[in-house]
Amino acid sequence: MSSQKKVRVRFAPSPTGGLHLGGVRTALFNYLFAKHHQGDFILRIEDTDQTRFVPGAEEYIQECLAWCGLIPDESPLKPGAYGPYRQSERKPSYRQFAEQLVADGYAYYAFDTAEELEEQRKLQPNFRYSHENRMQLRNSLSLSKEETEELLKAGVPHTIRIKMPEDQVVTFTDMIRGQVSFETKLIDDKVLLKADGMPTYHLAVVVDDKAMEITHVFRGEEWLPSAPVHLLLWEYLGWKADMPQWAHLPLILKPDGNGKLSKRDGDRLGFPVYAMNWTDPKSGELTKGFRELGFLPEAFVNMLAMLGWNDGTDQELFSMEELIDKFTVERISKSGAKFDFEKAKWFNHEWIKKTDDVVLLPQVKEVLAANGITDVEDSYVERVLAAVKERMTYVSDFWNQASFFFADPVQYDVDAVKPKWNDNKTVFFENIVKDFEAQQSWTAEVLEPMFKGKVAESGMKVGELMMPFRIMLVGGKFGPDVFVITELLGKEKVIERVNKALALFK
RNA sequence: GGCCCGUUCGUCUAGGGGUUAGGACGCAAGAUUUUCAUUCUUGAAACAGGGGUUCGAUUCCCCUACGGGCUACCA
Repeated sequence: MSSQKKVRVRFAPSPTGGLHLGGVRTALFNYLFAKHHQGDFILRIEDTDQTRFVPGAEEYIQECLAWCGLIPDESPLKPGAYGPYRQSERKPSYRQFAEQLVADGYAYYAFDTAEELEEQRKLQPNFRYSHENRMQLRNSLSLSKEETEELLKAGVPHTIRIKMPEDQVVTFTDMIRGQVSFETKLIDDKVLLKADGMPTYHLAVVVDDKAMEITHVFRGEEWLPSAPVHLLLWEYLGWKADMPQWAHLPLILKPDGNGKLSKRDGDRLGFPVYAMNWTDPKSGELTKGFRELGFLPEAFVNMLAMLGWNDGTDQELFSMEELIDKFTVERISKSGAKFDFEKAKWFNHEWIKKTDDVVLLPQVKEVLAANGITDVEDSYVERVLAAVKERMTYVSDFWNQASFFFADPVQYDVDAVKPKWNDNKTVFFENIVKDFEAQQSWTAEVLEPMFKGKVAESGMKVGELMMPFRIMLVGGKFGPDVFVITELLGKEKVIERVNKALALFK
């Protein structure tokens, strides 16, 4: 046990656009596992396919991770001893290993052009480049040694493909699924090195995971079918002893119907799929994110963690520290989970209630600023927040729940008051203004009995006057307790609003 | 089509050879709040089907069905 390696785990996103729920969750599970074992969490950028690389996406990914609190120990921004952390910058080493595989008889040069293969696929719908037909295709196995060298020397574009064995069974233990087996005869000869010299994912993961001394790999279930290729590569490269342990995470599915959750589903069903807003630099198209909608990162992370993991108890609210503390692979579920936006909203609501007003303050002030309110005291905002926070689902709800604390109502629900209005009410409110003016202490505890006492004196019922009073202060039938509002607004504002509204009602 | 993975309330899930199959979201009803929301209480709601194994399967095994993933010089 003393020879046990330090846990090193990586998240390897491809910078081809925004970071969706599945991506963040993969990062999260990697992070939780690493931190649970006091190991390293590494961010490696998987830009193997330069044609799909989107400018800005890498920076975006790092910002998303930072927002979620998933801080990498090593990354392009924070290099460690195993860099570089961008696949494109590691290009030279891939060819070397691919060539080594050819020399050792585990791979071969393939000179077939993309067009030729396209043609084959048209001819045979189930065409696979495999042991069944590789001798009929143009590669270093079917061609003579001399022919091959000739082509190579002439600089003819070529790929390097793995030579899958004809009759082997590859078996490995997935940390989540247990033993999984594949027959190599059913797997095609995957391209390892592309004609442009860049590796495919298959070669790149293996080479980089080895170079970066990765001990455990958490990735989406969509990678399970290619796991045997990776396993064979670890073996063929002579690194079998260093191979990481595998864990294939269940997928996050569409809430309706079936299939993997995609960016389109968010647009269609009206919820974000990305962690943060993402604007495609080519099309200028904006895809909304959870952050901008008003989600707390703690809620977002908590929600994602519960999609496919639980600690075996009824607890559902976890902080990052608790997640790290309690996370175990054994408790990751095997089946895919449909994403439920209603539950996501509930998590956010709970986290808003849970979070200290002081912590929420900066975000709340941002919401106010976005609505043109900048000149307010922190202490006042805090007191208002305390009054309305349990009514908020998103941080941005602060405005529609509390705008009347910062700006006079622009509209009054006159219809709710006018039909039942009479002179007695006018007199009551004219008098209450005077009483307010004379009022010394201004707290809800004092104001409520005072107001109700006056109502009793007038001979009317409390119910007749509460609603008009509320509408005078906030403009409509909503908001927290009337006397809490009265207290927070302050004497002057209350008198001003009552007078103003009275003119409208009588 | 082939291969691989999966299947407990509508959804996320707990459980596990004998249970009133538990919780949460959502839904419904009631209470509180002289508004709305919150909160509280209650309720409806599930072991895909068929074969085994067993005294006894929802739980273990097999088959089927269904769902999903992969089957690119994408990741």
